[in-house]
Amino acid sequence: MANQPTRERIVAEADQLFYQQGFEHTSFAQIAEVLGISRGNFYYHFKTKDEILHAVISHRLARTDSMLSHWELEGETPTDRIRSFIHILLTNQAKITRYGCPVGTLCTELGKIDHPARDNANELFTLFRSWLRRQFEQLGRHADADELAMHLLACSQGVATLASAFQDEKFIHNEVNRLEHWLTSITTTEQQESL
Amino acid sequence: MANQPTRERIVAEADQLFYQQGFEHTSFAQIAEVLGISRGNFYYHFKTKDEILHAVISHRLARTDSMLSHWELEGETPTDRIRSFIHILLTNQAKITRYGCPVGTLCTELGKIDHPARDNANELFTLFRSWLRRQFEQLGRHADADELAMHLLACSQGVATLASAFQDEKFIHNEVNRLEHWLTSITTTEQQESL
DNA sequence: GTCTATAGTATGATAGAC
DNA sequence: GTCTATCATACTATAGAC
Repeated sequence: MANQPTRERIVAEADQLFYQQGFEHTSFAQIAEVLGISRGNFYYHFKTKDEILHAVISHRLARTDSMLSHWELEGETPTDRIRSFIHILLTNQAKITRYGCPVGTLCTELGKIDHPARDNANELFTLFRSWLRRQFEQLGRHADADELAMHLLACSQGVATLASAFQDEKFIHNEVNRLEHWLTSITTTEQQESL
Repeated sequence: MANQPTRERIVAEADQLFYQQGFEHTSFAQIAEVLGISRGNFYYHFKTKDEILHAVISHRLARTDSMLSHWELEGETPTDRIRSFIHILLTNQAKITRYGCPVGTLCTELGKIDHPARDNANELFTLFRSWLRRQFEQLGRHADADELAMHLLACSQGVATLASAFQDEKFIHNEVNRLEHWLTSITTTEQQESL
């Protein structure tokens, strides 16, 4: 990262700190200190704090987009692909236990302070939502694909929130098992409506 | 509220503002302005901002405790009582859609800034968790009562987070229906394990 | 108990030298 | 592109008059 252009180093570091500490709690001074640059230099690359936030969100949107494309290529069936989504809870369990979900916590914070970038951040949710909806449609659940997508999103959000509050990684595993079982029951024709 | 002692008016107003805007984003000046008292007067009642936070959390703990006791008295069966919990999503749907869950958003914020009152706030979650666990035990689910309690807590958290992000009250209704159906499937002996 | 006045610090942001 | 000032503002918190 040391060889990257300063602008990208700022975005990368801000991305991390906004996740770990929240947007408002993270100051220019702190980002500058971590990167070893002066506060003044900062304003050459970004004129306001909101500009950095915007860059961070764009960065996350691009990363999420490519991750979803990757899952799309890798998973053979819609069920496999939805399972990829469920498994980020396991892949990122350590970070989630410490800091919660990067999408959910950012959207919640920006919503509370009524920040202009709120809608921008919500696009992250929409990206997952649309992708999941498409997978459920491919499973033949045309009528309730969006509802299923929202349900799965909500479950993973709740898991992240509680895992973080109780610092409990085992809870994540329990809930992932539940979700996988639920996914199987969705695929199977009988008892389709069991939650 | 105008006739209440100043200290209690401060706690009540801080409670609201911490919920609507977050703890860090809410300043003494703002609370004082809303109440029509001076900033100086403030420090007669509370020496630090953290003291107010502590008072607010205590206030919420007491209120939650009495709400749970009320549900305990009112609900005839454990299923009825668990349904009372699920229905706060409907009772508070307007506020939840605007500001999310008061418990979840506070715990998330305090966790991110590593605030000393974090554990204190988490007690709010524990209150619900223990109460729900007891209800599931009374349903005969001794082996997995705590797991069921955590699952239900997580679901409601996720619903609050997404309802707030997407400003979608209808989504709350969908998820409440799901949860009620799930609760019924828990009570019924067959298909107990369907999520 | 309530007020005014003020200290001290941190923040976001700017100006200008190099 | 990066730096060293510096500004203006907002905040938590204190001191002391009434």
